[in-house]
Amino acid sequence: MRSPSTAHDRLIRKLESIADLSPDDRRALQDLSFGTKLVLPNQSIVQEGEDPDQCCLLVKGPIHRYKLRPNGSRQILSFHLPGDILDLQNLYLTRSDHSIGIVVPNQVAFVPHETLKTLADDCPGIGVAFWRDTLIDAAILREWIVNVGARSAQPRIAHLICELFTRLKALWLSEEDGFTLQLTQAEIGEATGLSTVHVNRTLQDLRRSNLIASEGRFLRILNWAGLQREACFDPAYLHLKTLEAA
Amino acid sequence: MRSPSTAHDRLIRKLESIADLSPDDRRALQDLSFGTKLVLPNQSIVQEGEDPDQCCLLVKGPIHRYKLRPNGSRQILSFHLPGDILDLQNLYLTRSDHSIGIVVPNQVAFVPHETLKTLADDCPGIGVAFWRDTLIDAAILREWIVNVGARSAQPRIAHLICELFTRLKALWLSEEDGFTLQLTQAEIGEATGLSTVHVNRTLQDLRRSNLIASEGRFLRILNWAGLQREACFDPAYLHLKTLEAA
DNA sequence: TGCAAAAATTAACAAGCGTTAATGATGTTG
DNA sequence: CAACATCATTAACGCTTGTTAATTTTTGCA
Repeated sequence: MRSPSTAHDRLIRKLESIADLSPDDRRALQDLSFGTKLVLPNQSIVQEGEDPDQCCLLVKGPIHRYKLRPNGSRQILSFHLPGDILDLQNLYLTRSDHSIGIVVPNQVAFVPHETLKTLADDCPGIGVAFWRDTLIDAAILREWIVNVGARSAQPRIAHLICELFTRLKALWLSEEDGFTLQLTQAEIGEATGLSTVHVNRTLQDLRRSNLIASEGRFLRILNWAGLQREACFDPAYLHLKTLEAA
Repeated sequence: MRSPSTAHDRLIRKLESIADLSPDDRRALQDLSFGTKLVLPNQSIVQEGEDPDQCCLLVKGPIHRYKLRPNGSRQILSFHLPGDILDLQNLYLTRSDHSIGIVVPNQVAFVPHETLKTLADDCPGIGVAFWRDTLIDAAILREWIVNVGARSAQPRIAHLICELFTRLKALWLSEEDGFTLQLTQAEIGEATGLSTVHVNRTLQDLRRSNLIASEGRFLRILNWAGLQREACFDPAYLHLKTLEAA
């Protein structure tokens, strides 16, 4: 499973992971013309794509959404992976209520709003895919609430790992038995609402249980069934097409 | 401030709280014809409105979305108030990943999907309002994540109160200095990820601090500025029109 | 009005997790 | 390759919150 190389491939792969595309839909997406731009850590995507008539499409590298609290702490709200459309919400909401964080060099593409709207109108399959994407975003947020609100440390971190692995796999961006986790333990803490120290303790527990293994940045999953059980992970909320048969 | 009496009024009030409606938009909404139905606690709205071609509109009484966990505990994900469209997501996602809870007798209306789509197409203001509603739903979920993930018990419960009061007020469904809280302490715990006992302790703290007072089901807000400060509540994420001036 | 059920409250105790701070490991840059 | 910064790890301690269970109060209903 090698990762797709072009921006178009990634967008198509993303949309196909959640909806059915007809050959016409795929062709229309392939014919879409846009320029890509490299964004470095600590740069702002919004500033880069300041043209308010353009949508921003994530091509390479994960980003996360977060809120900064008055006391200085951060809460990470979600992760976004290649193929995701980043600012659909800026289309209809004026003020942004959160920030976007970039940790590794990212590649983004900019597409005019009008182009996307025309695309959605002309290709019903694409329009449905956009709607599904938005609604799945919300479904992921709901599961995130369960994670930080109801699970104890070990299943909580296990669940985060399960979600990332499953989503990456659907995009063909993971290895068979693991993936490169682009997160420090401090960031895992900000995503799960746990302190850095406790994240460390908990990861060690997961390793001692032979559920996962760390090899540098690579996170190997030693016991996928066991990890899912520990996390109470049910991928249904991701509404992935590959899971619909199951 | 008395609550509006008809389903049409409530829907219009809801949409006007988040978007600008033209006189034509309002007329079109007034002319919308639909039947309403009473739903009692522990009944399922989805079963009631089993026609998959119809959308369900909440007319009276709050509902909440929740997930049931394998160990039997519940996590409440969000509250919905009169005027909200409940199953936009069933329009595009086949399987529901959560349940809807009804605690007090509700009144709901059913509108065919086609009608809503036509309405959105013919009246651009209404189409924008539907999109904004969906995106604001997600924004509320994000703030909910911050609440359960990052805030300690007292600000956490204070924040829930602030959100409900602000949203009810925007719909003209609150009193000037408080509102009827249709929640038991156990439910507040399920919404905030706290145990019932600790919810009780924390509510007493808030009362001792003279921020709120309980009078039966009525929750009186004694110090609105202080409560917001305690909760670190910034209503911007609700994207309410009434707040845009501020 | 009176009874039963649900909800709120209190107490005692346990434990999971946060905090602080120091040390070791890893990676990065000139 | 050395110096530095970032990140992972460990330890000690305490506090917030959970758990269990009993009691009181309120609510709802006959």
